[in-house]
Amino acid sequence: MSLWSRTRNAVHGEITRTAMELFLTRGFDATTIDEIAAAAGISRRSFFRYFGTKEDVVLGDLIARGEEIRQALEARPDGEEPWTALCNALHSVKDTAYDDDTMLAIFRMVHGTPSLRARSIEKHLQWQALLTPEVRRRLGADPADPFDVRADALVATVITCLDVAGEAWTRGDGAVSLEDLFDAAAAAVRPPGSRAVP
Amino acid sequence: MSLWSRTRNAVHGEITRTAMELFLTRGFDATTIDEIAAAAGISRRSFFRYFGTKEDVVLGDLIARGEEIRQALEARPDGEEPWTALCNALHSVKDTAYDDDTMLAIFRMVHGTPSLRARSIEKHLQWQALLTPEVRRRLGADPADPFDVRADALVATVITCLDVAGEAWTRGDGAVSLEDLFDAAAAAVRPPGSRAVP
DNA sequence: GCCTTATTGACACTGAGTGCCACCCGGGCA
DNA sequence: TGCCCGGGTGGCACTCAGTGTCAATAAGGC
Repeated sequence: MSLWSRTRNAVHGEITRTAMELFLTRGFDATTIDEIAAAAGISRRSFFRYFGTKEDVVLGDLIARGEEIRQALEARPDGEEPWTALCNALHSVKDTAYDDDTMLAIFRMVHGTPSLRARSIEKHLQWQALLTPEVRRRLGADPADPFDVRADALVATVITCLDVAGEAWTRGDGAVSLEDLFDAAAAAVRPPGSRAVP
Repeated sequence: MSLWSRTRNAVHGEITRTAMELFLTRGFDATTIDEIAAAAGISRRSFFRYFGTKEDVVLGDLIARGEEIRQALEARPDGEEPWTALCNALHSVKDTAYDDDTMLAIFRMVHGTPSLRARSIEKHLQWQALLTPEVRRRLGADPADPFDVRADALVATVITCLDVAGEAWTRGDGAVSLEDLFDAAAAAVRPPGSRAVP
């Protein structure tokens, strides 16, 4: 890793820390980019050289997380059913950057701020695009057939279950683990013992 | 209906027509609110008295559509399985305001414009909040239990299937009907013959 | 020490959205 | 007829996100 990218990462991290602290105390909408820039000791213009939007400070690493999930999915054995493989892939990825309480606060902020919520869902749509090809392959579907929606439906549903679990997690103050809630959501959609389309 | 609400509806419709024509020819982002206001013969300020955001011109009636779906769901027989009832409720609601070609263009615009896409998903989240209570009732779930995610998962998944179908519909230029694509997506998630959790 | 290159900060600008206030128009009232 | 009153309207100014431009500057190679 070059000096250039090291300093860039350092600045990136510094902005993230500073901004997240402001967000969690004052609220997301009540924090302007000028305030973040001032607190981080950079210019407003430089902020936008590190983050495309204000939302990206909070949701920036969701893209990277999507890539991790893709790799986890491809690592699942070929014999596994697509649905099971997807669930397992999602299980294998955890967020380690924050402790549980901070995580809860962030989730609440994301769910309570429309612009953040929307961006978060956009990122999830990007996950779908990332995961669908592998599921198509496992289903033996024609990669180019626009009318074979099976893979898209499976991927979108699994991610939706994760969303539902996340919302229930915040509603319940984190008393039940995100993993358990996800499993419950997945089980409700596709009852265990149900069989795939031949 | 009073004179007041009639004139208000007329202005509302006039703005919608004018704006949609601009959107579909120039593109959504390339059309400013000043241009819409000028073309509709009102002031920029008045535009915001009829629509909260630019996106609402395109997606405004999605809230009403959600209410229709809720009523359709409540009209389904009590004995019907929640999943089936949801699918049937969604089937019973159609958009009649535009012809198929215009509908396709609008879909494409929504899917191709990030801000529109995000808002559209937000509206779908509102649908979820609208439909979940009835599904909870049908499942015999405690309305206040934050950890019973079954209803949320079912509702969110059905709407996700509609989203997937919509995207496939635009990708395939509308060659296969939205209804059929929705059925295919729903079938992929919950294979026919699968049984609900007891 | 000089030249090249990339990062930065400053400034200006667009465009969405909001608050404020004066204006106008129609209805009610004396 | 003249006055008042209330709601819709337009105009203005403002905030804030996001983008383009350009000069200054600092770092690295020669």
